[in-house]
Amino acid sequence: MLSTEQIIDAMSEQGLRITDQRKTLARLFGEHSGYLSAKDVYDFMCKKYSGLSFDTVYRNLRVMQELGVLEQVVFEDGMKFKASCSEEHHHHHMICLQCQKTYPIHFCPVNFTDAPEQFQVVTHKFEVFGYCKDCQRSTSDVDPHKAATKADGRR
Amino acid sequence: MLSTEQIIDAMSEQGLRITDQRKTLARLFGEHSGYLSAKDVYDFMCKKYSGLSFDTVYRNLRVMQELGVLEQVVFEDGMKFKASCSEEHHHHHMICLQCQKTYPIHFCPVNFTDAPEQFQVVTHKFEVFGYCKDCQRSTSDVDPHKAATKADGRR
DNA sequence: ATTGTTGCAAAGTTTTTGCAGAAAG
DNA sequence: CTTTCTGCAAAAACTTTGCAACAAT
Repeated sequence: MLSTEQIIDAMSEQGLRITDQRKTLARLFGEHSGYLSAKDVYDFMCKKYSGLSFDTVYRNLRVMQELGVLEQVVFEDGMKFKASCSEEHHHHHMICLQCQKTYPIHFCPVNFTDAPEQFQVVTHKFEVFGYCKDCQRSTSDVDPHKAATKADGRR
Repeated sequence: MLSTEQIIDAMSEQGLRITDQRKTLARLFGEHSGYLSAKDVYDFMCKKYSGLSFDTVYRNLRVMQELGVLEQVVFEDGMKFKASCSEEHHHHHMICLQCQKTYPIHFCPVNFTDAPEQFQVVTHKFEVFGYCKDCQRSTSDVDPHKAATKADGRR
């Protein structure tokens, strides 16, 4: 995963201005390996910058995503961000439902999958969700869709 | 995939009233195997029901999803719906980027994946995107993220 | 008749845009 | 000093809710 310095350097190289706010953003993502929603980021940043506006957070997240230092992933409960993986080879992720940290999976299922009826494969998504060793739960507590399905909690 | 009749029967059994609008919805999903956004559904329904309101479409989609006749999936460009699969055993999907139709994959990668560091697996997602035999494209036309990434088309 | 469904209006979310002042390089 | 960034305000896009009229059973 990209470090704080790598994030700042990449932004700087692209001609982006390194504001204090962006340094803090870089540090947040450089030191926190889990996924964060725009709101998570906003809440965190607000502690340091009282007059912070939501739209600046959005703009910076988008800029950083377009620049490639952040990865943007859509989950059932919304868009989330984390620092880009620095691993250069193709891999997938195990994602902790509790802390949102990711662990690499180097096995890729796409070649094991026999495409039916001349299906022309373009891309694929493979993600495993669960609890990492720091967030273990007893089986009885586990709701398979707790963090994965938006519709839950309603009804 | 559930047929129009199966959808209507399931709704009827649950005590839902079978209105003309819901019959049309059932037919739409029973006959169309691809994913549809709420807006797609609304646009389709508007052709037949001029005074249709968006919220009724939303309500019906949610009711049908909660009832289990529709599957709701979050894509990068938003929530989409299709009739539930009638296959009872676990499977994944190949999804056409053009017509959004799905084809079953019976191979499941989750057991091939060695969970690192005592990761307690709860659920997983595996989807293959590409073009089905009816929507073949020459390789040069293919943009791997065209339909899979919201951020594209911007910049 | 009873109970669920619809359209309307309105509000809640999340994300985006224009603009003028402020700050980085 | 030039160009980019920020906060503000406002809007756009998407989704949900309350309510009274209406329709299915």
